Order: sequence, then structure tokens, then C-alpha cells
Amino acid sequence: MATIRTKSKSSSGQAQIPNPSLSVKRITIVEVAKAARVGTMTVSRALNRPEMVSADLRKRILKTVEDLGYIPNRVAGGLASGTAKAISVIVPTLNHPVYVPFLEGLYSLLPQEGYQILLGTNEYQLDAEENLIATLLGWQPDAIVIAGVDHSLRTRNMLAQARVPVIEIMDLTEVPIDMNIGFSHEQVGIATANFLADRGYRHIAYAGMLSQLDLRGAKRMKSFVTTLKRRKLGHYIVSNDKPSSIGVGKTLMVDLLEKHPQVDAVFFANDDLAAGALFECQRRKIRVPKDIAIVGFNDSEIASQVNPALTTVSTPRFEMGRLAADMLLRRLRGTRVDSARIDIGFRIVEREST
Amino acid sequence: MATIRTKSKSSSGQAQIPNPSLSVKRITIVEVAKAARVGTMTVSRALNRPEMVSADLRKRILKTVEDLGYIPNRVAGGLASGTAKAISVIVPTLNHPVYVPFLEGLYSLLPQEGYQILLGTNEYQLDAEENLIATLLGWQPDAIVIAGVDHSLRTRNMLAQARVPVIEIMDLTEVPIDMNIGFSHEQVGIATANFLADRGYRHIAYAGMLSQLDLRGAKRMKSFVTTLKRRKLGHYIVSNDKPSSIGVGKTLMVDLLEKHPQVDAVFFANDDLAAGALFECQRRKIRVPKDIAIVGFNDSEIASQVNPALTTVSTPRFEMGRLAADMLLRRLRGTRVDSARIDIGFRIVEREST
DNA sequence: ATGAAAGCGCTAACAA
DNA sequence: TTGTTAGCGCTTTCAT
Repeated sequence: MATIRTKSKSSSGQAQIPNPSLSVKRITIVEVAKAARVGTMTVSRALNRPEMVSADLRKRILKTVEDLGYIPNRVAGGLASGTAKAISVIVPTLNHPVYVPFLEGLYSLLPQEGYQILLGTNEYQLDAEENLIATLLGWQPDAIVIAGVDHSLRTRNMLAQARVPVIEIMDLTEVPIDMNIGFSHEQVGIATANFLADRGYRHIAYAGMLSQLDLRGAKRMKSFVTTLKRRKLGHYIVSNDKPSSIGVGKTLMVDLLEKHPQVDAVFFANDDLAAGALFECQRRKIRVPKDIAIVGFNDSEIASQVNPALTTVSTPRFEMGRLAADMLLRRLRGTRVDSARIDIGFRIVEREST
Repeated sequence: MATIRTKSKSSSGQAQIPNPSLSVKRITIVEVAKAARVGTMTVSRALNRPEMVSADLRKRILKTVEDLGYIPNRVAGGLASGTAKAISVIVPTLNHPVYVPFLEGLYSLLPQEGYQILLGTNEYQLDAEENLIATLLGWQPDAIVIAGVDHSLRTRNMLAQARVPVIEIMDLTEVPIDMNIGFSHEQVGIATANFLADRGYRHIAYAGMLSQLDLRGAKRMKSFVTTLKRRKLGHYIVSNDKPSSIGVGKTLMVDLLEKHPQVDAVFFANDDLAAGALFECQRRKIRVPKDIAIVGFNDSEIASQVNPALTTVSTPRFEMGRLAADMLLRRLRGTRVDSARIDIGFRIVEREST
């Protein structure tokens, strides 16, 4: 691997003008009210409930707002009204194919309803979750979205005491803190094991992260292996606790070939891992699925694009985000939410790698 | 492609307990102060500047805080102090290999310093940027991070008037609003064109998005093509304005092969596109680089993992995020920031696809 | 339909 | 070191 560096000469060093200490007083609702010769309340109404203000006043106020470049202070508004129009979202990391589509689902609905998303990630530091939640709760969010259903007692208490809608996502539980949208990872494990067994594979492995850091993966693995045992098939496990990536998939495949050469099918914890494994097979001229079958998880874009295209388990991540947003929005509007727990399901998508 | 659906029976429909309307009054600093028999100010200090409070009082207060499960209201604090400890971040989308590593860089520093990131995306709706900025400014952020350097005049004005540190990222400009960290996309285009030309390729294409939606790609394309012209080489362009993805890379390659079969090297706007193109070559038994050379952009993980591994332009995205966070933090602490404009550079990483 | 007064929960500034 | 007072900018409530 050769390397060519390019970097132009360093930058100019002049300090810029904006200086917070000199900062001109920001325009507040009072200035707008004065300029428009109305009370502050009328300005507030013109902005938030325009239908409560007469047409001509509204017009005058809106023009003044425009002219002065007034931007309402949400922090003040949040304090006064007790609702900051913010929704706290807690996911483990952004560096995993699962969370970005989910967030996109949230972003597809919440901002247009005026809600700001406060995103927190704990980057694989489990003990950070409680702190993160405390921080996020400090913003007085109108609702909380959290990935997973396995939380410490303290976390559950904090969330319950927040007295705010909480929605747990990506997994199912019998005892949701409040609302819950997801699918059963146990069922995924069972379905995938049966799928492979039915196709005649006899030495079947699970490959992924094992530790606490992938609780949902562990659930899939457990029911996967149990099902294989029940069917009296060879079952194997290879694991690697580094953050998931294509490169780790390669490592897992190398390990697997070395330790369990008899394996004829592998279920990976996600599509990135599966793709990495496939790339390693390509290098070693191991034929997929003839020599070894590969199943991924999530149905990320990469799964459908590689050669051979990967059989995988499709999980509705974007839809989960969107549905979560929708449920929250309805709840925040005061609508009765019919169902507090939704199994959104999954499906095995068979392609060329099995 | 076969499909197997699995979804357990639908959920129970009981409404949950948490009911905002009945919500118990939240514990405030006043309750803590009473319980600890001190003034509210002392509680505030014990929490925010512990060194200003005597050891025993501090201990008593912290215990009370713990016992009562008090969580400070950041919204109130933000209003009172004028600093909400929030940083607004504006990126076009999360669905692009470039922004997640950048955000991870920000998240690696800002939260631990107590700053909440307020993330906004405009999802390819250019006109949404101004609204987004207005919304984000409403939170009275302590600083603003924005991707790109090409903004409407109104956007520039709003940002400048916010009188808050602003840092433009991912590109370089001679006239930053305030601070600027990035690299020159023009230089990338030139360097890549020369790189390919020097290796003897004679019919060289650029493939990517063309429209407004990828301004930085357009800059690379322009200088790339100009350089090829200067060197009297064949230059070609294929474009597709759908959001970038591996699948679009495939489409671009299909188009290219059809319209310009003589092309012997292609520079893609990012690694996902390049990988998609490579996968299509694999399917068609087109040899890379023998029949056609491929160069990606960004050095995302996928580039180094596919077969053949992709030559690409490495851009320090995580580092850009981290450095941006670092500069902001120093600026917010009042430290003089030596340089308002940093060229962070790039490098061409030669692998097997050229 | 509009406005005046009060106060959301906290912290800056000042006093003790 | 600790406490008191005032007020951040807005919205609620209540009056007009």
C-alpha cells in the first residue's frame, strides 16, 4: 500500500470577529412587542397559536419578527411552559449498521412536529447509561426513546419517575417501562436455525459479539443454539468482542475456518460481519454457499449488493423509528395509544449465500 | 428471492401507568436546599463548582441530591446562566458514510465536557437549511458546527448574528464565517487526476452526484476534469442524483460501461459508490484494475475490505470532528484559538484497484 | 381578541 | 464560605 500525502500550506492565523463578551443583546419578544406596538403575549400567540390572533395584528407581528430577525428562545419557552419540545434518544453507538436507519426514522417525523432530538450514545460503556439518562432527563424532554429492554433497576426507576412517555425499541419485553416496539430476538434465533437446518446444513455456527455489549445478539445466539441442539445438529460459536465491523467479520471467518473447519453454515450477528466473512471467502476461493453458507442480520444495503448476495434477516429499522415517533407524537397530543407493545416482526430474506 | 415471514401474535392493549397530567411535581433545587438545610445557591455551587463549597456541606448536599433523586433542570439553568451547554450540529444526512465518523469525533469530546449535541439534518432539502438553523439557534447553543462552506447569504447572516462560535467543516474557504476545518476538494480532484494519469490511464471518468446536493463532490469533479483536460486525456462523467448508496454505484458502473466503454479508470464520489461499482464488475467478470481501475473517496472501512481492495482518498473524518470539538472547547473556555482555519489534508491510499 | 402580572427553576451578582 | 435578591425570556392565568 503506497501513500501519497497532500496538504496545502498551513492557514492564516487571524482571530475572527465574533466575540461573545461583546455580544450585542439578543432580540427578545419584548423588542418585537414594542416594535409591533402590542403586548408580548400577542407576539407569543401570533407565533404559537396564530388562530388566536386577529389577521391584521398577526400580519404586522409576523412582519416585525421577520424584520428584526427574531428567533424565539426555546430555552425560556421551555422553562415557562414546562415543555421544551425535545425528545431524548439513547442508542449504544452510531457506529453500527442498526442505529442510523432507526434514527432516520425518528428524524423523518419528529423535527417537522417541532421536536428537537437530543441524542446520547454510551459507546459501549454500559455504566455510562445511567449518567447519560440523568443528563438527558435534565433537559426535561417530552419523551424518551431508548434502545433495548434490558436496563439496570436504577435506570428503570429514573425513567419511570421521569413521568414522561418512554419507548423501548429494537427488542420485545413482557414488562415494558411504558411503550415498546421491537421484535423477538429469540424468535430470530429459532427461525434462522430452522431455516438452515431445513436446507440440509449440519454443522452450523453463530458468529458475533458475545459479551454484555450485544445483549440482543446473545439472545439470538442462545435460541439459535438451543434449536440446533434440539434438532441434534452440530453447533459452534465464534466470537470477538471488538466493536462490530467488516474487518471483524473477516477475523471471525478466519477463526471459524481454523477452529471448526467442518462448519457448513454460519449465522452472523449482522450484515457487516457477514460481508467481511464473505470477502475473506472470496480471497481464499472458498465457495459460498457451496463450501459454506452465510446468513447475515438486518438486511443492510451491503447484504443485497455483494456477490453472492447475502441471505439475511430483514429487520424494519427505519420503520421502527418512524413508528416510535408516531406513537410518541400521538401520546403527546393526548390521544389514547391503543397498544403499548408492538411486535413489528422480521423476515428471513433468502438470497444466494445459502 | 424467497421470503419467510415471522411475527408473533399482536400485543396486549392495556394503557400504561405514566400519565403526565397526574405528574407529581418534580424535585427542584429548592427541595434539595430545604432537605439539606442550606440555601439554593449552595446546592447549585455544590453541583457546579464543588470547590467553592466546604467539604462537609458538599457531602451533605450531594447525599441529599442522591437520596431525593434530584436531577438539575438544564433548561432553567440555561436560561439563568445564558449558556445552555448545547452545541448545534448541522449535517446534510446521516445516511452517508462521511457524517457518522465525523459525529463520533464530536461525541468523543463534547458530552464529557457537559455539552449536549443538538443534531439537525436537512435530508437533501437545501431550502430546509435556513429553517433548521433558526430552530437550532432557538436553543441558544454555545456554538454551532455546520458541514460545508457554501451557505446562502441569509444563513451566513444568521450564523454571524448568533454571536456564537461557528465552525465550518469538511471543506475549506478563504472567507470562513468564523472558524473552519477541512481540506481542499479542488486539491483532491487535481491530485487524483494526476495520480491516475501518472499511472498511465488514458480514459478517465468521474462518477457521482452532480447537483447542488453534493457541492463538495462537484468541486472535486471540476478540478479533476480540468486537470485531465490540461493533460490532454479523455475525460468522462456519469452521474446519478439519487442519494448515494452501494446500489447507486452499481447503476453508475452500468451506465459508464454502456456510454463510455473505452474508459479505463473511474474516480467515484465515495467508497460506497466505488464498492457498488466493483461488485458489478465482479458480476460481469470485468477485471479490476486490469480492465478498469477504480478509485474511491473517504477511505471508509469497506474500501479496504473488498476484493480487490480499493484505492481511495483518505479523509480524516473522525479527526475533523474531534479537532472541531477541541477548538470549540478551547474557544468556549476563553482560550485564544491560534488558527481560525485549518487545512487538515488528505492522502491517496493506493491499494489493489489501480 | 388582547394585555398585565406572576412565575417556571435556576444562577449572577452582591452582601454578609 | 454562605445566603439573598433579582431576573434570564417566555407562557400561563386571569382580567379586560
